[in-house]
Amino acid sequence: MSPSSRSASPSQPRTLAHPERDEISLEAVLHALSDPVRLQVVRYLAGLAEGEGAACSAIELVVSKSTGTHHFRVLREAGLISQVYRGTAKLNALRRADLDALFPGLLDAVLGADAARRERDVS
Amino acid sequence: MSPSSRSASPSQPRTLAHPERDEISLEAVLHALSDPVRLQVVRYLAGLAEGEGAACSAIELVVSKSTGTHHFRVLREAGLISQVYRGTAKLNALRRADLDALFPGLLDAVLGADAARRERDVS
DNA sequence: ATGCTTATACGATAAGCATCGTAGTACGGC
DNA sequence: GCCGTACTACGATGCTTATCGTATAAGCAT
Repeated sequence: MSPSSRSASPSQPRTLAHPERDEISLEAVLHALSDPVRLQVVRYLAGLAEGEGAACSAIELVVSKSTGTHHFRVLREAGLISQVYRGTAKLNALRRADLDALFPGLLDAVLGADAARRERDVS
Repeated sequence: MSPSSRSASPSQPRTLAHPERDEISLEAVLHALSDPVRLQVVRYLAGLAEGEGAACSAIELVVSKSTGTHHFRVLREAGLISQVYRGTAKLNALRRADLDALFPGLLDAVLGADAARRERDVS
């Protein structure tokens, strides 16, 4: 089969499938967040300015390149991040608006709890 | 087999291991919540009065008995619920105080999002 | 074109997990 | 004592996932 999901349109060179807002399920989101590597990615992206994105390589992960790609894909398919090709790089951004609309307070709670734990561990 | 395999501590007949508050990890909690059956249990227990518990059999799950036991165990070991033997039954209760202290807003966000989705699905 | 950077696809592997049935233990009542 | 209720432990099974290395494609610069 052709690379990814390029069904009929030949002019769309490299677009990736994202779930619509109402296709995002709570279970999938929680599962996506339950992995330390993916949590690290989300935490990083949450620290960026609104609408800004970061390349995959901008985040230093403790896993191999291909494993990193796998985790980015899980995050995208769960609806947590959006991925857009831009040149050779791929810009990842948190879908904060969608997540806040669907699960109000969830993202902040996860990020807040995580930040608090980090401070505790340092002390 | 030997009827009494309780040789060491005679005073505490049937107690189950629970993680301390500071042993509860965010990843484990999120993972425990990412299963629909376990989410159903948490939702049920959240509807009970503070400090009240429910027997395993009080919650009708769509899985077999032994699978249900497995899920209760996952929830307990992740620190989400407490389990105390009382007669032949086992009382399950949500560890709301611990969870709210560790991850403020998380539980409410999960339960609220879930309730909202349910209402949406009905309409 | 050649090469470099970035990220993906593919195939493989090992571990984890949800599920079940069956057998068994603990407790309370008869 | 004996039986029923409530839950558990064990072993099995099939699916999912996290991990990797290697090969490959797409874009940019020279």
